[in-house]
Amino acid sequence: MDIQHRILEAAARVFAEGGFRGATTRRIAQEAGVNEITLFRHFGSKERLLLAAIAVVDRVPREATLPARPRDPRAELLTWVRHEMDHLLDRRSLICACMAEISEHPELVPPGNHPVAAVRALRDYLAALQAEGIATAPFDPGTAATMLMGVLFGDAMGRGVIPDLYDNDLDQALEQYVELFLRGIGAAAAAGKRARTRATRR
Amino acid sequence: MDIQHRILEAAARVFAEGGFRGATTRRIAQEAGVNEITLFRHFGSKERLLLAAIAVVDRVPREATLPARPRDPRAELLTWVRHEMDHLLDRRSLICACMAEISEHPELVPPGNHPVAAVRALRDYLAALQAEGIATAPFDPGTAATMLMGVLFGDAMGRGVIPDLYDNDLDQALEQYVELFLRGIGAAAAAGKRARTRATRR
DNA sequence: CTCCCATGCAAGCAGTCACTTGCTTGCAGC
DNA sequence: GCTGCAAGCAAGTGACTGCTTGCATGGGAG
Repeated sequence: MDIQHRILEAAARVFAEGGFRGATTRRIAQEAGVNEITLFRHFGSKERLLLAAIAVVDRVPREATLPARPRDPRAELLTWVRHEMDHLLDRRSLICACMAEISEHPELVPPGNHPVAAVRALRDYLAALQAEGIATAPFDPGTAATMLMGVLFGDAMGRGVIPDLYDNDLDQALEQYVELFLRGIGAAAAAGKRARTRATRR
Repeated sequence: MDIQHRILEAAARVFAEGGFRGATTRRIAQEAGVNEITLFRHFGSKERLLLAAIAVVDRVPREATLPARPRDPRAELLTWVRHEMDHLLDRRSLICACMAEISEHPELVPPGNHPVAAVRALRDYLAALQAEGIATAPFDPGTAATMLMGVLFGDAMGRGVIPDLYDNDLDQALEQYVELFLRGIGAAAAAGKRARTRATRR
């Protein structure tokens, strides 16, 4: 395996755990199974190394995209939501570290990072739902997009950290999020109720 | 002003900016206008100091509470949402720091912290809405509560950091969140439409 | 006035930080 | 065999870390 790539991966991992200050060059080198000096020969400084590492992790192949012309909003949103949730969950600690570090090291956070792009894509999709008359309730696509994304974000950050608040199954929660959201934008009926909505009352 | 309180406030501020590692005893002392040694005389160690500081900031007088028996869901939820949003916004960096630090210093985060309590209160309120037949759509109160709280959380964390994603007015956004949420739980009609819902399409 | 207690100051402890220097090792291509 | 390059190793730089020691100072209580 490429030594440079191994270093970058280790750097991202260590940064996600400890932030900028916690990501010591010694730990990164140890994590990568590499001499500390090799880091500096490849990247010059700790800052440049972390910059490259985070950029690499953020640049991810996007798979599940929302279609330009909506057909089955419930199904399409659900698969998209599941995909975004996956992304958020396995980058949870990295995202936390970036958010905490953004005031002191704003250059570390990639400007057009993945979640931002996701909200934009969702906004366009919601606008299409509106334009095609599928979503009938009055709403602003941008606000609704940040809303749904916020739901996923909050769940991804909270679940696992505060388990007694999220005692439900993840996938069931996602289904309910989408269901409630569709009703909220007035697209529940048009979405084609392929499954009876099941609310798991405690 | 009490010197102890001044130290605690400074500690919380510095911790919010730089996390555990960034909150050096020298910086805290300087921020509090106090000799570094005074910190140790009062709190013994940096860890105990930060523990106390975060606990103090989290222990906040809660004002806007949700009524046990809902009357006007739209109005009640809106004032509650505004209050929680205020709380989240001016503790933004502290919350970020805590989330980033939770893996390495879990003892720093107060176990029954404010946002957690807020979700619980919201859940009870939503259950009451359901029990009284005001919210007619099928939904699980716990899931819906984490959903609405997640929306606020996401907005509070994102707005200001990614301004081009949140180009709308905060209060208008809150109104739309509540509106969409009420429709989602099937309580839009019963909520008494005191204001025409205005969707600001771009 | 005396005593006490909180605070400040100066200095220093051992440890860690990012980063550098000088030199050695291993390996690929010619 | 020679050259060149990537990587390792040992050692050290000055700066910063949490925390301690010894001593001075001030002001309120008795």
